[in-house]
Amino acid sequence: MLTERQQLILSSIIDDYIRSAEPVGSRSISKRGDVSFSPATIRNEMADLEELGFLEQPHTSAGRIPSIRGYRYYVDHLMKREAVTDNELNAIRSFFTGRMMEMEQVIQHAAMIMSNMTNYTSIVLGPDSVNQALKHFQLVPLGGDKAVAIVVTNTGHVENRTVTIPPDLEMNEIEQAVRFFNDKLSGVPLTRLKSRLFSEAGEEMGRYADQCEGLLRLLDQALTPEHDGRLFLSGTTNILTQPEFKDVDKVKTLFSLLEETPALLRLFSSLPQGLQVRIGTENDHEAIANCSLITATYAIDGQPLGTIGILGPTRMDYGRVISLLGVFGSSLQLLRPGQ
Amino acid sequence: MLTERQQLILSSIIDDYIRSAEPVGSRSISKRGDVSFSPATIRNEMADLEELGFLEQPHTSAGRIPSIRGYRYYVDHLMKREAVTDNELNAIRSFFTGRMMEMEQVIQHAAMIMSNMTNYTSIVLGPDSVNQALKHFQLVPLGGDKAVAIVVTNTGHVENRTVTIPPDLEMNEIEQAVRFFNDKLSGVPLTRLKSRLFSEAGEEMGRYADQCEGLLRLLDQALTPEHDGRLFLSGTTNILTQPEFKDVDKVKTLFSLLEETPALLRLFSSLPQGLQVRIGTENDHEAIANCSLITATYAIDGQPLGTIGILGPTRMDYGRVISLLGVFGSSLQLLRPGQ
DNA sequence: ATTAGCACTCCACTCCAACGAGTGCTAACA
DNA sequence: TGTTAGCACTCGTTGGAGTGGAGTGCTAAT
Repeated sequence: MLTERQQLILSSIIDDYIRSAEPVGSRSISKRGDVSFSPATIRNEMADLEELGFLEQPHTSAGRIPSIRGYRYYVDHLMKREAVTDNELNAIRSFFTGRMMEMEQVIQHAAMIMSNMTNYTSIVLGPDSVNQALKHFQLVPLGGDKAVAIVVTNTGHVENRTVTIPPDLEMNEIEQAVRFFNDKLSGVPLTRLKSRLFSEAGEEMGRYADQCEGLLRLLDQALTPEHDGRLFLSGTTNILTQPEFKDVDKVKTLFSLLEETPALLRLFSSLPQGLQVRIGTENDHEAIANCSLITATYAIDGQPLGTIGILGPTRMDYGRVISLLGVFGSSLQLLRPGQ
Repeated sequence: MLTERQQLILSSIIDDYIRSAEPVGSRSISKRGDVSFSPATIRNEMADLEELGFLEQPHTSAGRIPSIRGYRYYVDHLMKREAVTDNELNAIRSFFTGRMMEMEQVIQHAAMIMSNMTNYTSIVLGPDSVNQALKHFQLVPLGGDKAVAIVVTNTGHVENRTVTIPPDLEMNEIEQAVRFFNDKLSGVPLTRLKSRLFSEAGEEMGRYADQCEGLLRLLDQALTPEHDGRLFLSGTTNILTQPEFKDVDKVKTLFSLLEETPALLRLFSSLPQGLQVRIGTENDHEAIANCSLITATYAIDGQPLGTIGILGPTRMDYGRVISLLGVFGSSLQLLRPGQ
């Protein structure tokens, strides 16, 4: 579709623009070592590329900047993955060779490394409950009618919440139920837990039907996931160094989005496995219409666990970020909690 | 020290400045209903107030703005606490009359309400471990040499972390130790836990000295607090609406601070009980030299538990924020988890 | 097909004058 | 003696004119 020369010129323009954040003119391209044509020739090609929708002109007599479509073509066909230096590689790996850490901490660290290395904002989505199974369940009475319900998963993740104990329940009934619960439901995926609970309970405890109701309500309450503490942000201030955010209003709309957990979760939902690049308006959220989001899912022991995303301006260094995310994904696989 | 008239004028200037964020001139003060002097007279007083250090002039021929000292005097002597409307009161209270929530959520909600109502940024510090006691301790094996250690406190707070089990320990030894641990140390304040552990253990288990070592190391590991997930921010974007932050660089230094948990914790450490107003450079951190931080400690059942802080520009609405924090503190006392 | 040359466009920057808000001072006044 | 009117002065802000420069599109020459 594009001639070799057009590809070369497009790629040069985008590379330049990523570095400088300023419209790229024909002269500066021609001065590069890898393009040996005169500015005039390049101008002709640039006009063609603009007609094809790969470039844009902020105004007559300015240079060209890439359009969304231009970035897309660049990412799909032209971009060179930037080599990751040994230093960076070691920095990433060192976090995983150290002592075992709590899952949430690993994730938080992951977010931090990535934002530091890229100078963009990183957003990490923790383990999805879909892929976790029950390891252990427990109720710790607090006194009064309150208790803490604790759910430990096979990945070492711990969920806890405070529940109210129905007044008509005896302590030993509860203990018995918890024991039963652990016996029968250990190893069941979290998502199936509730339905399995009701079916098993109906079978086994049918005879005490009326007493069970309060108990079931209690367990139901304990298993309803309360919060999604699965989202970690890091390096949000990095984005402020980008020239496209020298205007406070733009910062505000972006940060409002970052503060709104549900909106972020929606952004991350329905992402495919593996690496995904969403450029500008390809993200269906107005606030990041001039941002790009690069996401990668990560896995432990082949089980998909979460998603890590790097958010930067559309003019972000795709090659570098994609390479780093690649290393990162493979490093996380080294980690095997609970084994 | 200040004459009645000087107080009236100072207070008018500060009120005006808080509203407008612009230097206040003599004419605009004189036009207010409550000051019945001519601009000239007011100018004289303003000159005096400037000499005394309560006002500043950005440049000749601009109006006056309050100095740190001026704000301090205002807060200590002049400010009127703004009445909290019934609507606001209800909004605050409604959060506590609802169903019992997990502690962390209550705190997060608290932060959100306060930032919404004030349009400033709120920072909430969760329960301090100093004032919590052990309710229940448990180890849940994950398979391999890993286990999750769970500590439940009397306030319903749950701490958990992944630990490595020393290879020379038998399962039943551990179970026994945990039982012993719960028997002897339940009710002991978290801060004393470690020393009590070692003294009790030395006494009781002296005879198995060598086996105990691995076990003690395990418990020690489990009790070392790993993360401080006690800090919640809300409404960080609110500060962007303030005209003093129209410059991105200022936003950046402030947000860098907000992103750095340890620095924030330092800011909050060594705060006295009750309400505290820190104006501008009274906070010993450069990044908030032109911000004010109003903090209040809150308590449950008379036990001091945490701190809530409102961060805004020095030109913040002290009267309103202080009133709201007052209501807030007393509302939280209604809450009684674990009773 | 490529390139040199040239006229043209448009932004960014600087300079400057006009403006206005506010001050300090002085003299008049109650 | 305290208060106020008047006035000259200061200084930041605003808007318009002028200028330089980067970059383009077109044309004609190679």
